[in-house]
Amino acid sequence: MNSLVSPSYRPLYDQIKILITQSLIAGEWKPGDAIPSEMDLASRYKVSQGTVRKAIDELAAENILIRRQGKGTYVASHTTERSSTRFLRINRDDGQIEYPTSQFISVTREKAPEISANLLELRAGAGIYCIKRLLSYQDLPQVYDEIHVPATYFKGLDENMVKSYSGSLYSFFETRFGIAMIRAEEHIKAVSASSDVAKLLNVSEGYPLLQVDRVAFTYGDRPVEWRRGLCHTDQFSYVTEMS
Amino acid sequence: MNSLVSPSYRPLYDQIKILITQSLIAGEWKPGDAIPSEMDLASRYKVSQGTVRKAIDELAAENILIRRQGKGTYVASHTTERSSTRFLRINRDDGQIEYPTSQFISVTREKAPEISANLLELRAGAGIYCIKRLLSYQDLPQVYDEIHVPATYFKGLDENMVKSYSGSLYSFFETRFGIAMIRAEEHIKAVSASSDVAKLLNVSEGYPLLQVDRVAFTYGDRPVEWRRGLCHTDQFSYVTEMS
DNA sequence: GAGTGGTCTAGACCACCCC
DNA sequence: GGGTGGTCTAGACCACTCT
Repeated sequence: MNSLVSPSYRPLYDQIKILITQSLIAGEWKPGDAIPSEMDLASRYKVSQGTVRKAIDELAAENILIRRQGKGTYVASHTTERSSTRFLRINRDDGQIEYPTSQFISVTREKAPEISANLLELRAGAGIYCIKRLLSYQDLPQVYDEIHVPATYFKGLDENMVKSYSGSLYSFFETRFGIAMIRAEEHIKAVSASSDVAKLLNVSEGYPLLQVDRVAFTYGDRPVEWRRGLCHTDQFSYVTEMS
Repeated sequence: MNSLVSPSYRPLYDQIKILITQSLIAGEWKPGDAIPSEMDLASRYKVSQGTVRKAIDELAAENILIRRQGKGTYVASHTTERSSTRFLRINRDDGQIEYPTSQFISVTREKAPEISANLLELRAGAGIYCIKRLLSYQDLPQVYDEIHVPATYFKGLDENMVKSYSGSLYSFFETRFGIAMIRAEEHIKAVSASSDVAKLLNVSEGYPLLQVDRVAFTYGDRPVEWRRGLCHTDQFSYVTEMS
């Protein structure tokens, strides 16, 4: 996480973490793959198994790797059932678990507006793709999303690609562009529905909505997605835990 | 966390975790105290230092214990500078860091309404204390909180006690009632300001506010506080991270 | 210098998965 | 049965804090 600070002393397992992360960045092991066994990595890096173990433990705690006893250690993927909901914090109040369906409104190429350019660390006016979509639960639209990704990392993205893919957006990014989201920061506000969004979500203009701004990061803490979600929260809540 | 499931096999370090937690529940070590050294605990529990270490590692990851190299391991406390802001997720948009001041409106004894009784696992109509307060940043009120705690655990709580204490509410609970908050779950919605709250927050009636419902837990995952916060989020955001 | 937590190693054995 | 991760141990040494 703090690869910028350079402590006077860096433990071995931390260096191993960096080496593993570099292999992930380089695509040596892709999401869903098994990485080599602890023993293999130990001899590769010329350290003891315990040291590799500690490095993997930390990466597993960050949800970058997934350990499965008796099988091996895998690169986390949004393609799996368990992970597909990892970043979805909107839940029904009645406790029922339900997956939303998405309906894409448009996919366009744009110049990055200031807000997303800054957060994605792009120069002003850099090319982005803008995805607009609606998430519905039981055919009732509840979330309107506007998603910005740098054009350079998502060359060739278009409406047909997105629409023909079944699965979560992050699983799509992973499969088609090799970009795995591993972490995100969200800033949440309450806002009034604009007339456009009110129509899409079937509420009256000015209705209070949850505005969820997200920046998502891939390996090496590189920001690669900005999005703004507007959520109708009458029967849904944004759920989070802290300790 | 999952003390309810009983796996066929329970590792030693997990049993040590439970023993340590029991000492925390029993008050053998209080928030701010140093617990015995790893070596001492190892001989007390008749296990190796490495096993105690793993147990403490996990409790430290849950922010229940705090390790300080060269000094010892301490029980986490909301009384310290670092921890006082642990559960405060509202931040200024301009990035400036500022601590809110609180103004108490009332402290009353009530019968628990259904919503908090259920979440605090109390019988309907059980006694609670209800604290109403306003959080201000630079003298501008931004959050209105209504806080419910079971009367049985907070015997004798009254307005004067609360008002005369300087420090965060959780540090007050810790110091005066020996109850340490270690974890919380929040459910967030966007709502319209009622006329009462609108006056307190100096916004117009119907203005969109962030409604943050929280249940906080003490050792052993016992729920001991329910609160509802209503936040004016024009210049503030609720910030969270996920991975 | 003494005491604490932090790292690293090596080896034994256990639980789990799959062939 | 063989391979994987998971636990537990014992010991050496390092980094940090305080006296």
